[in-house]
Amino acid sequence: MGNPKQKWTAEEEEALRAGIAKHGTGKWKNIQKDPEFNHLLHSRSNIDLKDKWRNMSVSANGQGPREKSRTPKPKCNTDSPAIPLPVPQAHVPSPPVAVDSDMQMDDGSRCLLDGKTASKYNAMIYEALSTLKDPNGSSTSAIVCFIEKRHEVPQNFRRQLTARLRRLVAQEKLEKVQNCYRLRREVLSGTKGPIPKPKEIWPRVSSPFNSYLGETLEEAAIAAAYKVAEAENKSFVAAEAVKEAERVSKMAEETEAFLQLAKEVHVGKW
DNA sequence: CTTTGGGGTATAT
DNA sequence: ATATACCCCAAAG
Repeated sequence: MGNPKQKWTAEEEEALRAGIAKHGTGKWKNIQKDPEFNHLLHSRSNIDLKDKWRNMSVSANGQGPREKSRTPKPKCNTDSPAIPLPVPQAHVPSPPVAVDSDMQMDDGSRCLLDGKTASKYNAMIYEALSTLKDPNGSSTSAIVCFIEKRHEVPQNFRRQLTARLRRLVAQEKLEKVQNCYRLRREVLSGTKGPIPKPKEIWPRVSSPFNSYLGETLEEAAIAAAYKVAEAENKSFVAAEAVKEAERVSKMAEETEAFLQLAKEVHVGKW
């Protein structure tokens, strides 16, 4: 009934993010009241902000639309962990703290995803897209499918993936057409060729693990190479200080992804 | 009262 | 179907 449902506009999302960056996550009321954003968020309540944040960034915690613990849907149960639970490595080691003492990451990126996890997912996305070179891009389902075949993936992965995809698209790293995503090629060549250090980045991988890695390894390398190129590219931009730390964060994220990839390549598989 | 974390549902694609 | 907006509830501050 009186809810035609109005999608959040980019302006609003931006305001929300800016607000979060400014006040921190959770200060919804504060953000909403901030004269700086009030003109855009006047129609939204703190709850709306919270929900919106949950829906957008969060897409990291629910299976389908959102975890439906309800309706257990017994269906024979019998948990036969042929495909064990996700539990992708334990990030955030049990020992509290240790690293990342600065809790200042409310930049609208993770918060719910550890940088590690996010990076990993990004890496997977790149891997998938690099491998399924779909001229027209791959659909979310295809990507999920692909990734599920190689990595153990949490049930809620789809959600996280779409969130990542969105961000990547927003950053213009991916192109989205309809429901498909494809890598965005940046013709960085041409014109001046400062070429940011194309030195060897890989410690030469000579592991016997190439058994099943083979292509994957190459693809991963390619994806990682992109990552590096983009990261360096980004650092130039960052050097000019576009304005946000978001870029920097992103860069860090990508760099991490690259490092992670390198690690995987090097060790084969943890 | 605000924050926070969920559940539930409606609606848009 | 899936993603997203929005509502509602209850606990903890």
